[in-house]
Amino acid sequence: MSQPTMEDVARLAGVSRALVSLVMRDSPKVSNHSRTAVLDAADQLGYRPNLAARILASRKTSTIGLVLDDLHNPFFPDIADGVNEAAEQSDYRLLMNSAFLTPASEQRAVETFLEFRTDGVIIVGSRLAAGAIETAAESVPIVVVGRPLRSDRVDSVNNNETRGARLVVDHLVELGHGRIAHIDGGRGAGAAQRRAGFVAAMKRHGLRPDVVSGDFTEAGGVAAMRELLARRRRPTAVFAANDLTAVGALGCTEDAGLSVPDDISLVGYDNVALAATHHISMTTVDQPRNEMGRLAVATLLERLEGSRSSVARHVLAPSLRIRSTTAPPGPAARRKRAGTRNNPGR
Amino acid sequence: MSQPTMEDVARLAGVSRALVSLVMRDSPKVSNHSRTAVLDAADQLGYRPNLAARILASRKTSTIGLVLDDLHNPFFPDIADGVNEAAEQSDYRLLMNSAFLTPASEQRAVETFLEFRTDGVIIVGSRLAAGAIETAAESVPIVVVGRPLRSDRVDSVNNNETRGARLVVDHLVELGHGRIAHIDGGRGAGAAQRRAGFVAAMKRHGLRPDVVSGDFTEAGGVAAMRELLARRRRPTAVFAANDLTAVGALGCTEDAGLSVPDDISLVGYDNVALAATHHISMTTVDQPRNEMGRLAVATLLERLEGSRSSVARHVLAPSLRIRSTTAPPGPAARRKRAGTRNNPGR
DNA sequence: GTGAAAGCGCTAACAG
DNA sequence: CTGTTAGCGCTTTCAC
Repeated sequence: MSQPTMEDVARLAGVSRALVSLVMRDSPKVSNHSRTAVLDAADQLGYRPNLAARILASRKTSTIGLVLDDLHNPFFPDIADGVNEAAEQSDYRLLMNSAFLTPASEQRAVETFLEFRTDGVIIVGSRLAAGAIETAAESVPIVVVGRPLRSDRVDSVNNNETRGARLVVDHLVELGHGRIAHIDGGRGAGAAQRRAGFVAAMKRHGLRPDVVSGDFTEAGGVAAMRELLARRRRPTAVFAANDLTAVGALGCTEDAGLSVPDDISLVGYDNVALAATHHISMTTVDQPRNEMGRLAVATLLERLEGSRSSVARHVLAPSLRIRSTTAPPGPAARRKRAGTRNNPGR
Repeated sequence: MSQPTMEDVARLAGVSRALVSLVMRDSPKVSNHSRTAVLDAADQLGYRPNLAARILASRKTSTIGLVLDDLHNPFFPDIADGVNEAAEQSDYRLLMNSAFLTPASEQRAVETFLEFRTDGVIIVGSRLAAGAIETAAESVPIVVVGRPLRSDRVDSVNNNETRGARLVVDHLVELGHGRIAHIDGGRGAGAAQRRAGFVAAMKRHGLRPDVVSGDFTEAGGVAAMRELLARRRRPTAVFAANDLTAVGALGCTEDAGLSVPDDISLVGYDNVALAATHHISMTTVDQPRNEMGRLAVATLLERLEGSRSSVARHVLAPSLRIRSTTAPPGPAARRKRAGTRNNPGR
């Protein structure tokens, strides 16, 4: 498995090593003749440039590192798609890592990229302390996505959490709900802001904000919902911190023999594909994930090209998607709706 | 952003560069005194070893590259979890890449790892031609997961596709189904084997195998199901090549005003978390994904440590999970079941 | 234990 | 266009 080097290629092609280097970086100042000679030789040998050597000599990696909090949450792959598209267009190599939902694992992932000296790092849904991010940002440009950060040195791309939460509460209140609970995202990225947005919106309506803890996972949604259903006075509507949590809550509710939205209305956040399926048809808040991914790359590139040195804090507008998990509360509504809905069965 | 080097650390600590190197690799032959001196200096400078230089000099990366076909299919994150756990335990760094469902993108991902000279590469759900994989395997040990490969040089970890497909067909036939269609996985990994298994099992029962094409995605499931529903004689049961496809088919069926399993039975493959939710409750075939991930790493390590030079072809046993999307065919069954099921609504 | 010296495979000026 | 010459930052003998 010992690999051929430039030297080998040069010898076989009968040229100098420097020429091979030029060809590998497709420099324009190489004659067609020598180019094909070199390429042929490389091909014959199965030569592949050694990235480590290349990076070491050129002091740049042309690589951006992407850290995703949780691969099981479709939100992250959606962002990754956007990042990938943009990176590809700008000739940057992409390397990914999952944070597997823990700060320790996330720190390790970031550390790996720092050691690699990737040109930039994009962290999606970071659970790291702001200080840790800022420290890392001292050695490499970092863009944080989906985690509001009030740093004046680290760029970020977010949706307006406050606005999103308010859209949800307003919708629910408009339907006539008063007892609304929020299953939050715990220590997850953006959870604090979403929670604060919920609390503020509730107060605006003169309602008592009711928050139970979750963790942005389906299992967390199940547990939190179980808690809510066990109460003497159940909420009539529940706003889950993300779609995954909402799906968990949905299953739990139905397991308990209750129906959504007839007995309880349910709202998620993110608008992942799952929420849009006929079967789930979840009312939720949309974040423009693909765009956020692309924007993260663009923001990073501005830093890399030095075209901007001030902080960029992009805040995109979320939008409410009303589907079938929200309805007016109370038995009256249930009766009224009974005739008009087609029931999937199962 | 210019980073400190070993030289800087050595100077600050008042020792030689070699000593710093030893400390960074926690060699036992360093006095406690100099060790702390070096560590302090490194800390103070924010020093981080340069991986490229390290790799270049040591000729090993202690890194394994993981290529996943499609992040949107929970099957892949599930495998990644297993890989991550095992890699962590063996002190290997993990770097991931998505193939974004296309061979070209997958090839690029693999190429990146080859250039990095990662110690090994695990490809999950490969869409590459067997030849391409074998070629790559000449420069680095590769383990292919979820893609049966009859190479005698590349290790692989799979579930028994033939067996899995047969479990499905047998179950359906036992329920009384005769017109069973298979929405296949197109050119996706393992699709051919799953399809062949379906065809063989159908023939064993003296039934006519009916195959329409899909692509392992939800959208593909919708399209294929639409085609099936448009026929004069609809199948009474559908076996989708994976859960994602099945979920698409499910939504499409219900959009058409039909009910699962009363009008059509549906079976998936993979047993991803989504299939197990109360709401979907899909009959499917389980693959031990976490175990497959761990096994892939173990298989790779055997190669890296030279404890095995022959090919390893692990084939794990799939198992059927009967849930709520399968039932006997026909209106009689429907009537009989009507009274006994609780209907989730929505 | 510690230091000196020789590369790892490549890029990047710089002459020719 | 082509060849020469220095390193990039680290590991790795090998003496001391």
